[in-house]
Amino acid sequence: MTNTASAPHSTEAALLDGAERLLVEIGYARLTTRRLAQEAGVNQGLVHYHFGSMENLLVRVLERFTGRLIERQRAMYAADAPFLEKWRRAMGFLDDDFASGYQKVWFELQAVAWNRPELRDQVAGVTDEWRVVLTEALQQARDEHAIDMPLDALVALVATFNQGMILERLCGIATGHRALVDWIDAMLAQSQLVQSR
Amino acid sequence: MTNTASAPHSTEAALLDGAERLLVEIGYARLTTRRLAQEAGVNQGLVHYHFGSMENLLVRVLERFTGRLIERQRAMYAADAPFLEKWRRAMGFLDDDFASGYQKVWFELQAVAWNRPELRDQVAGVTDEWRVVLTEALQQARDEHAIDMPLDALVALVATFNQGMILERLCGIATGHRALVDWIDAMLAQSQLVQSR
DNA sequence: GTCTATACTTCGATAGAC
DNA sequence: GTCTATCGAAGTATAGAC
Repeated sequence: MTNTASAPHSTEAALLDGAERLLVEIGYARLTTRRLAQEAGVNQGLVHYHFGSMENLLVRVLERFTGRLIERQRAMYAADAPFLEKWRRAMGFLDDDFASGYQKVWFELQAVAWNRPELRDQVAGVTDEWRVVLTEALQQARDEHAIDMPLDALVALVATFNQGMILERLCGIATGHRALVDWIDAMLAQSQLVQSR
Repeated sequence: MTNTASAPHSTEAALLDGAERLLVEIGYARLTTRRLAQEAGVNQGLVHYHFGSMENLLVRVLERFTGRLIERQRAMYAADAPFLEKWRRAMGFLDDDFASGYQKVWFELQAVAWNRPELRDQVAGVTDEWRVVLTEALQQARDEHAIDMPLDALVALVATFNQGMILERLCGIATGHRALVDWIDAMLAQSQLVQSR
């Protein structure tokens, strides 16, 4: 806060970035102050100077990350385009970008939250925010494709099977994923024709 | 192996049981040999005597647990009954038994596996076995309820949304879960009537 | 804000008596 | 197979010079 001269985000950001990389590489269980300092290229003592404790650092990582997460999801579904188009973009992304570790960070943070009540609430909050975004998108889909299903159930279905697919992929499983996505895609494309306009 | 006189499962089982309880209570990251020994009511040195290392102990926990997991899933879907009946039993179970921590153990073990290639393969193997069980059950469902969807896609959908629901519940989220399950249940019940016989 | 040095704790793992 | 005692490594966190 009294940060005057230094670069835009210098040390704190370097540590948060390093933490995310380490979450991807080794998981939260082996994330230590020493290793983090080395990864970020800063001194070990600075971790405590800036964050007080590892516990607190993880909270900050979660806060920063979830901000981006919502931002990204919102951007992905915000465009004024047919739902089918958004869907295809979102699913294409799921294949390519996966290696970036984006999802790994999120799941590691969730795993941390399973055992920390304070963090659980935050994760729950983010999931709710995501549901809001998803609800909007799926409302559109329901209209455009005449999907016969209560909106809340549809949202729950998409939210959960999406998470489930990511989870499986973290252990290298993708059995049937393509078949599923393709089937949904075909169904959407067809129902759009039927609906016509 | 040279276990001659001692009780049926004595120390090793006590440690494996204790490990599962601790996975539920505190998560794998804080599972230490000392704490485990205390939880199991045995001496700290015995952990290494019986398992060599914590790493190895986790492997054993995974092996024993996944054996039970498959057993349980198989039993749940094995009965010669209408799919709708199995479905309702399986979903009723999902509500009640959740507190037992059964799912928490499984997810903690998966989180461990995310960062250990050896364990990843084992988890992937178990997931595949589960898919076999699920495929059989859903083949029946497809017939009885005239579900218009490729079997592999259907299996992937059920497998992933199931996992996704559990994942969300680990952070206390259950938004839309009931609506989803109820909708599927109603759809199954209705399609059975339509199909009649 | 950053560095070095260090205090203190806890970890995994082993040795050796029983 | 079980216990006590302990080693060495690694962890968090702090104190104090710069």
